[in-house]
Amino acid sequence: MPELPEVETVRRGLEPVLLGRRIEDVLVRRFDLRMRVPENFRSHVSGKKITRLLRRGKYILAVLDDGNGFGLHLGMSGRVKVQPPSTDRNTDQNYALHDHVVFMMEEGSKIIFNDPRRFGMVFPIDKKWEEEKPFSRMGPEPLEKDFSGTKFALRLKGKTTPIKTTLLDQSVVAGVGNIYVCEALYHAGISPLKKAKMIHGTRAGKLASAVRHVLEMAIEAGGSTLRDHRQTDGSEGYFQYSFSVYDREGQACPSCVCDPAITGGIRRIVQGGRSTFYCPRKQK
DNA sequence: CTCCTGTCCTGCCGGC
DNA sequence: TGCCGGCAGGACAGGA
Repeated sequence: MPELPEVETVRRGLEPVLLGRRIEDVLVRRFDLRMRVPENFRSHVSGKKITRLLRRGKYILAVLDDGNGFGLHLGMSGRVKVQPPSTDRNTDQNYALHDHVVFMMEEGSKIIFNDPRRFGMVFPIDKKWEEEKPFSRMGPEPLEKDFSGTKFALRLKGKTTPIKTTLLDQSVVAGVGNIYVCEALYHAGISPLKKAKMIHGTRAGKLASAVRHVLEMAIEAGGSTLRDHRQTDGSEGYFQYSFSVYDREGQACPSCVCDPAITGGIRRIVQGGRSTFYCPRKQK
């Protein structure tokens, strides 16, 4: 579920409870997440203070006062819950099903990573994290000032794959997933079936701003809650009420003058095994 | 190298 | 009501 806006929403919710705070201890209740939590994770973070809390693509990163840190990925169904200080002991009955990793903060609050499908990850990073594994290959941050149409077009150059699947590639742009790629293509008026290399010049600029705009609006709304996404206080995001095309098969798109009973409205197709929603009349 | 398919795991929803 | 298939926001490995 969680794409850039959901991850950013969670990161912002964690700032007040994590930033500048010390981690007293970590309880790993399940090690077998998407990537196995290493046995030494506890000693890697315990007793350290969090000096920076960042987001890169769909990852949340905490930098610790020794220069190392840890990363968090929510996978498809991950949530992060913030539990205020309490006298509860760390017994199983005080945890919910799928509460896999618990960060116990010095002042008593608990940060709980919960993930039913276990597609998420909690992993250690070191000082050179930017040069390593997923981050070294990751594309530009779409919300950075320098994310321009020209730089974007350069990444699309030569790609024969449809623009929809290309945008899901994290080495092209970081953080965009299945919902927001559909929404951004709609706002840019570009068909998801168009070959990526055909998007250049003005259209690349339009697509870059559409991606940025959709993500910014979604962050403002606290993300989209379809099933699992929650803000750290447990409340839902509400950008799903602003979807133009995603999950709206058969309905009219917002500015359409057509009658969906005749035209069929928003269409759902499958690309790369995943649903794509678009308006064939507004996206060419 | 690029591109495509299958797979990891659980929960939920719709159809029969 | 209950069971079963299909589908879900992601990302990687492996093969063509």
